[in-house]
Amino acid sequence: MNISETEIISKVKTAFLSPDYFSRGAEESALNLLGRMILTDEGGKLSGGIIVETEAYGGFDDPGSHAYSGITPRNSVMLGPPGTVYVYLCYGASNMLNIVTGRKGRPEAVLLRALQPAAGIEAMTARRGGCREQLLAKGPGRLAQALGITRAMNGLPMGSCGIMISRSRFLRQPVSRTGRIGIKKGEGLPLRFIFDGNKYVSKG
DNA sequence: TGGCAGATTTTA
DNA sequence: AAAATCTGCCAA
Repeated sequence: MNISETEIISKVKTAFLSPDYFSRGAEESALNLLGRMILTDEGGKLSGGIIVETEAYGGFDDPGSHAYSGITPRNSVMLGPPGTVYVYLCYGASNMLNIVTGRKGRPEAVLLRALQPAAGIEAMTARRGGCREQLLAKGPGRLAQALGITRAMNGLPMGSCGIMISRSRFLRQPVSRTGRIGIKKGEGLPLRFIFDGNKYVSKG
C-alpha cells in the first residue's frame, strides 16, 4: 500500500492546487488541506509530506489573528491574493508558514502546523540538523525548517517559490476540530484541524 | 522527564 | 514587554 517517492512527486507535479483554490476562506481551506501533499523545490529536488494539522486565522474580528488590531507592514501580506505565502519570524527563532486564503480585502490565512514526512526525507533531515522522522515537521517552526521555508518567500505566490500542494488527498483519517494552541488571545476558538491520533500532529 | 532561558523581530 | 516556537541545559 506504500506509494513510492517517485510516484508521489510525479502525481503532485501533474495535479497541484491553483491559487484560486484558496479563495474560499481560511476555515474551509484549513479543513480541506488535511491529507494533501505539500512539496517544496530545493535545487530541483522536491521534498515534503502530508498535511496533518492546520489552523485558520481570519479577519479583523479574530483576536488571535495578526490582523486583529489593524493592518501593519508585517500582516499586510494577509491582504494579498489567495495562494500568497505569508512567512514571519516567531519568537525570534522559528519561521511560520501560512497560505493566504482571504477574498479581496479580508486578511485571512491558514497556518500549516505539522506534516507526515513522505518525500525527500534526507533533505528535510539535513535542514533540520538531523533529527528523527517523528520530529521532522511536528509543529509549525519545525515544518517550515524541514521544507526550507525562508522569509525571502514572504509575499510571493506559492508557485513562484516552488511550493506545490496536491490536488488529490494522499491520506484520509478522521478529522478533529479543536481549539487553537500556542496563542494567548483567541486560543479557545475551534479553528484547529488535525488528523485524530496521527503521531505527527503537534501537541502544543 | 520536566522546567527554564535564550534566540530576535514586530507590534503595542 | 509580549508574542501563532523550539532547543539545549540543568536537575533529580
